[in-house]
This record gives sequence, structure tokens and C-alpha cells, in this order.
Amino acid sequence: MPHELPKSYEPGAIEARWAEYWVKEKLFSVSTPPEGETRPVFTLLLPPPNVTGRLHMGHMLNQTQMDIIVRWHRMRGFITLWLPGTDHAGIATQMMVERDLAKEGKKRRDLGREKFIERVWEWKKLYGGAIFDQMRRLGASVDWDREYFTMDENLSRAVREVFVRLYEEGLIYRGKYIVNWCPRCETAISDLEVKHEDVVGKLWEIRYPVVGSDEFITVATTRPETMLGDTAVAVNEKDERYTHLHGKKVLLPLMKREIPIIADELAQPEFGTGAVKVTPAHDPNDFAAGKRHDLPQIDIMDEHAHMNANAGAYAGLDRYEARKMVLVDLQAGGFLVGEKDHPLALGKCERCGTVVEPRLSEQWFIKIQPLAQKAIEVVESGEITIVPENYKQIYLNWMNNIHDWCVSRQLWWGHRIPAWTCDGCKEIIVAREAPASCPKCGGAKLEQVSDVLDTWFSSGLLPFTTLGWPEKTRDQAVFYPTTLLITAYEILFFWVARMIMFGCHFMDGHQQDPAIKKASGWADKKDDSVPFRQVYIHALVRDAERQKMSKTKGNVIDPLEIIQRFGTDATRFTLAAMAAPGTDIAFSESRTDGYRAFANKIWNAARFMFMNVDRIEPGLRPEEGRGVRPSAIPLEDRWILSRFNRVTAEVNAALDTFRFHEAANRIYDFFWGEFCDWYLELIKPRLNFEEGADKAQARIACANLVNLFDASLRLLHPVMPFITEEVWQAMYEGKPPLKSIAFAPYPQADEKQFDLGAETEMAILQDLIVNVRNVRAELKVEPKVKVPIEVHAQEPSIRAMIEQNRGAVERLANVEKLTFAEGSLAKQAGARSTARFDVHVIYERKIDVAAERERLSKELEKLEKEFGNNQRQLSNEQFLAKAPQKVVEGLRRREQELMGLREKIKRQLDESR
RNA sequence: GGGCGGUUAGCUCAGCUGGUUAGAGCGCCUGCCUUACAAGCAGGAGGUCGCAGGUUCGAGUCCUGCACUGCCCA
Repeated sequence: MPHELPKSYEPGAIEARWAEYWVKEKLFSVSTPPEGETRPVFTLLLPPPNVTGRLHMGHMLNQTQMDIIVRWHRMRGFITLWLPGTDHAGIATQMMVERDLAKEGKKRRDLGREKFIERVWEWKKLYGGAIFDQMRRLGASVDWDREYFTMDENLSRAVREVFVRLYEEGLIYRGKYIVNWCPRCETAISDLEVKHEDVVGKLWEIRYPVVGSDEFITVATTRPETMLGDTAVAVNEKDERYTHLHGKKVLLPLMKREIPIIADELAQPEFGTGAVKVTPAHDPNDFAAGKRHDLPQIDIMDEHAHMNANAGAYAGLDRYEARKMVLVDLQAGGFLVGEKDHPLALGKCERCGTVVEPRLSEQWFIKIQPLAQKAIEVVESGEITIVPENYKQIYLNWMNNIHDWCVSRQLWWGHRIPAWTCDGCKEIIVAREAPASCPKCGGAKLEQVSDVLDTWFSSGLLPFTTLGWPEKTRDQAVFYPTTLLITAYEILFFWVARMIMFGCHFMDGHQQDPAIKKASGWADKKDDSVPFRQVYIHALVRDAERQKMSKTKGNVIDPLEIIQRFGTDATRFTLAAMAAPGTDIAFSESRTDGYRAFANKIWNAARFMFMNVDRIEPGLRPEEGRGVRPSAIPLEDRWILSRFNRVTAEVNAALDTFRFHEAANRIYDFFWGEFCDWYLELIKPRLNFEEGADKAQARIACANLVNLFDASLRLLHPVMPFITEEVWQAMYEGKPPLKSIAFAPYPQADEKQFDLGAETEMAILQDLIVNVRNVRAELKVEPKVKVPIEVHAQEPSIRAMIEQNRGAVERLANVEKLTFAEGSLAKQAGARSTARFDVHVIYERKIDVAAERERLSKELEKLEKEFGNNQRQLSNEQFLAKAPQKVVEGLRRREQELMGLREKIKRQLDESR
């Protein structure tokens, strides 16, 4: 049987089938376009999920939006490349495998570096693809043939190349500085990987005896254990309380070490006692002060944040045990003079939650200023646009206050830094490949630096390394700069900023193929070194109570579970419909449930269409222009075409500016509220194919229906790819002209089809029908009983229009017979008046006079209020002088309507007394 | 402490550059198994747009202050 769609809509079945088909047929794979290509190009890089990752709502929103934009471009004839890949996620992945090892009672050091890395690769092979399997379920139309992994050999080579070039340019340096150290992960982490948490800590006051006097100087600290590493006490130069102590020394309690009192801006007179202890090896500010005053740096902890030999009697203790002991001993010695609650922001490791320890260590840094400069310029000048715009300022603020980036990590899993230490002369050699001997002393014993690079170092390069860099490839000429980046605010600094810095630096001087650049609409952009032309920052998905989702709170919504219950299409639609730029999404299942109902509506409308096609002309296919009869086109056809084209214009405009919610809602309102609720109902009589019916008319109506349905499916496809594919394929009974609706042209508005007249007439007709239904409900007319109505319309054209569509009124409003009256019907009981017509429902039942009067009074009150406003404005000379003509005219017209309506209502009120 | 948002119907949210009567989904009430759809159809109730000022002929929309609330940075 042709066109068979099962009676009920089951998203699970159709979605799995099409998801598999799209991948199997390699529909979204893009080969490198040859020289001379003139089609526009759209390139999008998928923000690489962690290889350890599992799909969450954030991914789902991100990917839904990307897929909408991607499918939209593809359907508009762009060569559309969406590049997927995963990130090796240094710490996260290493933790995962360490956890596995722990189950076997082993640690990574038991295996050794090489064996451990082998183990990680095994793990990756087994579990690394999970998130992409999940992505396929979303329908993400990425090019699976170009899938990359940041640890792939070609990408690793590019990473080494970048590192060496930066080093040679003097933009990478190595040195001993205070970094954020995670004692659990045993590695340095960047500023961005530290999350601050507000806690109530304590502020302790400790007094240090001044050498050579019986005076004390009192310092305040939140971390008393670090006093073991103090090498000075600082006071402010301007603080007169301490002027007499400048140049003196104090005897550090517990350690019995004499340390100087220095004058430094580190000490702020307003804070605490105005004097602070200085621990250069354990605090970044103290480190800086230490440099200024050439103080010794005494490191008192090891990599696990346990006290080391420099901590004297406390060696071996964990930092918190040491704190307790130190406090006890200070107390016993009479040095502890105060303790009070003190709010502080405690820095924790983003990955494992361990409190971060500022630690003095040898690390590699990128000198960021020169890179940031260009990255600021390209955003300020609009070479890269950021949407919503407020993120531009946030980006610039951050960029302007950027610090050098610590890129070394003391991990095993990642890109090992291409630097070697000569065993003989300790020279550091940075090179693309392992050097055979030391260029300085000729020694052959060289050892590669054990650190690896921050994961973001390699992901920052992806826009060009995925296109073959450092080779100069045709792919780069075509696809670079990528067109767009869609991502979450959270990684604006981590990733977006770094891509911009790296892109501008390493692609400096690059030029995109000029023909393609122009065709793609970027002719006005001057700089092709940027990694992307536009950035769209999407919102956060929260739970229905607006809470941020978190595992600890247990309020995480699993997108796959939602998909299972409501279907991918409905879930995608929910995210699209709620994604107003700049506002977080409070995900609510009831909305998704509603959008599944929308999918169901489409399904059933399709069944209705197929039922008629099979009855009237089984071979009917969508075909542009077919079915439209040039003369005597019925109102509903002119109307729906006008509406479709307007909606098409709105949807295209909305997608162009990332207003996903607007695009989704326009289609929803059109398809359900106009196409199904009105158009389908209106054409039902024309679809009559029985004996004696106008079969030519039925064929035309059916062809119109099919064309409009086809166009609507194409309009919706980027948002709901599965159901649209299913119905579209069914329209061709499995023999479509293209492999997928994904390649069918996206509807573009044809302004010639805009028909304001038809829209106005239709609005009047709908108004008439709704009014009759309304009165029927009020008169409590039995649903099955048809009643006669009288209509009065002053304007002959309106009367003619109603006359012409009397069948529609009679059918849709359940009317027995429509007759026209010459005079106003306003005073009749059971009548309604509008500016265009009066309608009287003829029905004997006594109406509820009190209720009717109440309704009328309310109506009158509303009218009077509006009329008051109307008059106030129209009698205001300033208004008349300054307001645009259009607005004034509108109000004048409304004034007439209001006066008429007011009279009618008043008369009805009089009559009903 | 600095910065950025939010506050519109019972709930979740739209309302773009100020312009005629502030919208949707869900929920609620009433009535319908009307041959595509009860996951539906038809009708209905529900809003001093956080508060106070200001700009303007005109403010949900722009400005200032306040209150509450969220996020980021230090």
C-alpha cells in the first residue's frame, strides 16, 4: 500500500533508522573542493568533547544549535563541512585509567610511563567513542570521515611544530614560579582550572617577637602552617605604627629563625593588623614581594602537600595536620593572640576538587601579551563578531588582563613537551624531533622533559591543524577561516580565546580562496588569519527549577533518557524553542511533551495528506508551481501561500541571527495554528472525489496540499530532522529525487506571494467563525445542532467575501444557513459586533441575561479604556506633530472602529435590560 | 570588592531597533470520540510587566536609584 505511515507516531523507531542511514550513506562527508569552485562554503568545528565524556544537556543544546545552522546552510547550497573530533583531556583521562588501575591495586608508577600510556590507548579504544555513538542518535550531520583525535600523529606533529616555533620566537620560556598545584593530580594547573568556593575560614593572629626588644609584631593569616616558610614580615611604608621597626628583625616562632621586617606595599594598613607574614614559596603575592626584596624562598611542602624537611619538626605531616600542630604549638608558646571567622574564596582543582596549593616549581609558560594583542584587535575591529554582544566586552576585559599561561603539566597522558635536557651540561634543547647529541657540549645523553602540555594547548590549534597545518593545503584555502563557532560561555577563555590567539599568530598572512570567500558572503572581511568569523555563545541548560545541574545535587537531566521518552525531534525542538540568546534554559519536560505532540500533529497531518493523495492521485509528487490555478484562486490558497512566504522570511531572518527560538516558534505556529487548524479544514470540501464531485478541483487542491506540505517539511527539517525525513521520503514512496531531504532546497520567501488582502480577508473570516462558535458556546447550543445565523456587513466587499466563503463559515462554525441582514444586528440577543460585521446566532434558548450583561459590561469597560487612551493621544498636538504618520493613521482608524463598537455594545446593554 | 545578567499569567518563558488591543507552551475551567490527530478539537478564565522616580507626544521596551536573585572575576 502506498504512502503507508503507521497509525501512531513512534519516534524511537524512525529516528534510529534515519540516524543509521545518514551515517551509512556518508551523506555529510565533504571532499576537498577543487580549484575554481565558486559555491559558498560553511565550516564549523565541533567543540571537541572529552574522550572520557558522556553526552549531557549542554552538549545536546550545543549540538542541536550547530546542527540546525549546519543543515540550514547545506540546504541553501553551501558546501557545508562540520568537523567532529575528541579531545584527549589529559587529567580527566589519566584519572579514569588510574581509577581502573586502583581496582587492580596498582598505581600508574607501578606500570611505568610507557606501559601506562599503552593502557590509556587501550582504554580509549574501548570507551573513547561512546560520546559519538550518542551524537549519532541526535542526528548531528557531521563529516564522520574527517573525525580527529587530538593525540593523532598528524595533530601531535603540529603541536610540536607550534611549540618549537613559539620557543624560537621567544614566546615560550621556562622558569621557577608559583603555580596552582593540585596535590591529588600532582600537576600544575592553569588559573582557569581553579574554581573558587566561598567558605568561612579563620583568620589567626600571631605575634612575632622583635629581635633586640620586648616588642611584638602581630601578623594575621588564614594559613598559619605556612609560617614555617616565612622569610620576612612586611609592613607598609606609610604605616606610622611600624616606622620605628623598619630594618629590624623578628624571631620566627617555632623555627627560631631570624627574618627581616621589610617595607612593602604587600602590607595594607587597613587589613588586619597592617603587618603580614611573607612566605615567598607558598603564595603568589609573597613570591612577588620576595623578588622585590631578594628574599630566600623556603619550600616547606612536597608534591603531595606534605611537609618536607624544611618544615623541621613538622616534616611528614599533611598540610592540615601541620596546621593543627602549628596552632597548638603557637598557643603553647603564647604566640597565638587571636582567632576569628573569616570568609575566603578557597581555590579548588576543577577536576578533583582538592584544595589547590600555590607551589614554587619549574614550569613552561607562554608569553601571552604579544599573542593577546592581535586577538584583541580582531575582536575590536569586528573581524570576529561575538553574539550575544555582551560577551564581546567580557572577552576583551579578560584579554586585557591576561597573565602568562602555564602550559606544562606533570602528567603522563598528553603531548610531551619537545624539549630535552643534556645530562652533561644541563642545556635545554627544544626541537621538532629528538636530537642525537647536545649542540652545546656534544654529549649524547639527552633526556626528554617529562612534562606534557596543557590539553587546551592542542585544542587551541584545531581550526588549522584539522585542515592539514603545517602543510599548506587546499582544505585550508577553502575552509579556513571556519565560518562559525558555537560554544558555551564556560570555555570562552579556555578555548575560544586561545584559538583566536593561535589562529591569528600561526595563520598570519593566510588568504582564503577569494572566489569562495566572496560567494560565502565574507568579502568585506580583511583578515583571514582568524580561526572563525563569528562566535555564538549559547546559554546554560538548567533544570526546571532553574538550578544549575550538578551530579552532587542529583538534578542532572540525561538527554538520552528524555530522547527515549519523547524522541530526538521533540527534544531538539524544545532546546531550540527555549534558546533565546543570552538567557539560560530552564529545561522542562512538559515543554518537550508538548513538542512531541507537535511531532504527532505533523504525523497525523501527513497521514491525512497521504489518505487524500492515495484516493485522488496516487502518483502525485511535490512539484513547484503545480496545482496553483492562476485564475479564481480560492481565498484559503492565497492566504496560506502568503503566510507561508512570510513565515519563511521570518525563519530565515531568525536563523541568520541565531534566534533559534523565534525560528522554531514561527514554524510551530504556522504549521499547527494556520496550516492544520485552518487550511486543512478549509480545503476538506475541495478534496471531495466522489461521484459528481469536481475532480479537477480536487486534484488541484491535493497538489497544493502536497506542495505546501513538502515546503513546510523543508522549512522544519533543520530543527526536526527525523520526522521530516520520514514524511518526505514517504511522499516519494521510497524513490526520492535526492538521497535525503537534507539536500533539498531550503524555502526562500517569494515576496510576490505576499498577499495582504488575502490575509485581511482571512482574518475577518476567522473572526466571524470564532464569534459564532463563541456565541454557540454561550447559548449552550448542543454541539451537534446546526443553527442559522444572520450577518450584517456594511462594506459590500466584505459582504461579498463572506458570501463567497459561506460554505466555510457554515461548516466550520456549524451553521445551518447563513443569511445577510441589511441593518445592524447589534441589538439582537445572541449577537456579536466587530468593526467589520455584526453576526446574530438565531437560537431560541433564553440566554443568561445576567451573564450576558456582565460580559458586555466588561467588554465596554475595556473599550472605554482603550478609547480614552486613543482620544488622549489624538487630542495631543505634540503627538500629532511628532508621531509617524503611520501610527497616527492607525489610531484614527481605530478611533472609528472603537466608536462604532462602543455604540453597538451600549445598544446591546440597553436591549438586554 | 569589580563586572555582567535576570525580575512579564499559577509554572516555564517570548516580546529584536520605544508606536495602535502584552503573547506562547504547560497547568486550570466548560463542552465534544466532528472519519488525520483524545498526544486531539472547540470555547473560556487568568497579567497594576519587581518598586520608586525620570526622559519622551508615547515606556514592558531607554535612563537613574532601590529591593530581591543568579553568574563570572579578584
